[in-house]
Amino acid sequence: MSDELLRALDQAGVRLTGPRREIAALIAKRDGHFTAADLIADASKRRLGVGRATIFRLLDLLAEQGLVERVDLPDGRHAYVPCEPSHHHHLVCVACGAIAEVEDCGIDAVTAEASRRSGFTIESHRLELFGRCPNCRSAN
Amino acid sequence: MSDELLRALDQAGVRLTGPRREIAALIAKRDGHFTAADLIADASKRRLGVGRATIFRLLDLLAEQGLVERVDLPDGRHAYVPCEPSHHHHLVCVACGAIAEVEDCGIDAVTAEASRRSGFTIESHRLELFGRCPNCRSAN
DNA sequence: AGGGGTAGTGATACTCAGTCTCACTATGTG
DNA sequence: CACATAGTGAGACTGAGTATCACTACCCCT
Repeated sequence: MSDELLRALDQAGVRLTGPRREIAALIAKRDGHFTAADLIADASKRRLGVGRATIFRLLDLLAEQGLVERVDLPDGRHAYVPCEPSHHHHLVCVACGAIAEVEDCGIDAVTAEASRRSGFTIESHRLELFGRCPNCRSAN
Repeated sequence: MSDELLRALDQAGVRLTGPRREIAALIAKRDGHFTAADLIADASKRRLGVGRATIFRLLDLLAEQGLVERVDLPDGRHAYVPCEPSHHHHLVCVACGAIAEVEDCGIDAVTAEASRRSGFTIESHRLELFGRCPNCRSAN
């Protein structure tokens, strides 16, 4: 499960070090979104000797490769989501934190319309959807 | 120009204090997005004796009333945008920081489609568009 | 108009995420 | 296997935002 991350890192031409393997394993073990603080807590709980800085550095690296994406939660906190490197958007379950990815589904029409109305040239966008996953919906 | 903000605060049932008037004036004077730090700098530059905490408190209050909205810039920083309380989205010029608002323009179809595919119930969403405003586009 | 309950305030200390620095370590290439 | 150098951990630092608390001034009530 963490193999994917490691393979991608290898291809990106960076070294496959011990700490990186361990952090990748921690990420793979989580499902849904997580914060940098979560990983730091995990790491210290297991007495892996990895430093805070290393975790932030790896997250940056993964984000650069598109293997992980930063999401801004509605409360303003920053979280990360492991994901495919293709363009897509995230659905975040506000109850349990589960994540689903949706491929581009008609957003281009929206950006084109916005561009037409405003005169802006649109270079990028960010769409985040918040709601309840099927489990949490039925549980409630 | 800051009258609007003040009127809305009055209606929200909070006191119209001196510091609030001054901060509202600072916000009205800015165009485009600004950060809390910008306001703090403005305030100290003019020797208004308003404290940092008061500025954050007012921004929270305005955000609650929908008079100002938090935007997450692509670089992860937080900014605020003065805006109408109705639902809409923002276009942010990455060159000069100008802001345009666009009313809902077909995004509902996108969320409906995402919901159908994922099984999530969608409660809210956030769409931010980044690009270049007409001025910056032609200047470049 | 004036008094008083209370929302609001400024100063300051604090927390917490994220960055920077630097001496040290370990990777993988040659 | 040696070595250049990417990567690392510790800890200092920064900057955004929050908490606390004694004090102030708004505005409601009469």
